Amino acid sequence: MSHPRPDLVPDPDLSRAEMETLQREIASVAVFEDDFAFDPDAFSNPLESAATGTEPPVVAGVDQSFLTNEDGDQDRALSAVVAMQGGEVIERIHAVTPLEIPYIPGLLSFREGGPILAALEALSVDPDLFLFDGNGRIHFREAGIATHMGVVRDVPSIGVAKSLLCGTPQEDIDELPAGSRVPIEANSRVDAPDGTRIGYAVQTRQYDSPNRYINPLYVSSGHRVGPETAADVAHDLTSSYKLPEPVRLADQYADEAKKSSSR
DNA sequence: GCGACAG
DNA sequence: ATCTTGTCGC
Repeated sequence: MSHPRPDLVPDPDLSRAEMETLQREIASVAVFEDDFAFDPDAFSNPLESAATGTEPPVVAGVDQSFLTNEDGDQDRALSAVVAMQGGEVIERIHAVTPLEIPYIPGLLSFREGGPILAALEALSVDPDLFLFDGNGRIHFREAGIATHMGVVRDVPSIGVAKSLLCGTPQEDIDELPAGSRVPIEANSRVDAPDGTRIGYAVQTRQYDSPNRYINPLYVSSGHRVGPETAADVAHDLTSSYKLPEPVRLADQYADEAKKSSSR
């Protein structure tokens, strides 16, 4: 695996203005519509493709955790990748790299992109699709971490965020039933014409009857995956938890790897 | 100046 | 992201 666009790799040493300029370039290169060869419906029926003798597509979830030094300061980022095929985990890998910059809303990929790309280099299989923790097109400059990573590797990617960064839900997103979705449109804070559909609030899970509610996920196109397909896939990859399995397992693995690496 | 702000 | 037990509700 390599970087088709090494010139777009997130460089933490860039000035804030340069980072934003790079993001606009990434957004112009990104493809926010379906452009892949695998069958996206294979995720809802992991066994079906096996029955037809077809190789199920490989999906990888990516998530990060952070390590602290002796003084208690976060000085390293750990990126974990969990690759799955036909509903089974086929590979797990992680990488640790020093942290260069603090978290700044809108510039997440410049903080976590390094460890992610390092981990992807260490992966032996090459996934047909990536799911990242964070946004894709739901971003001020339409270039969230899922879009940035997807474009640098030129691989289909989807952003899965747990809270809304920007954009406007087209309907009330409280108390949504499981399986439902609400379009997220660009607002004045997004570098896209107002009303542009930049993603979906996806309710993958919901409590049965209580007076408590689970918040939806915010799913958006990273690269080469349209918003509808992104929402479909995020939903299809979900089983018993709110997060799609690849991301949930990467989240869990990132935590385990952090604990075992500090011992 | 005010408000908003993924992980 | 991270610090963290108990606790509310099915």
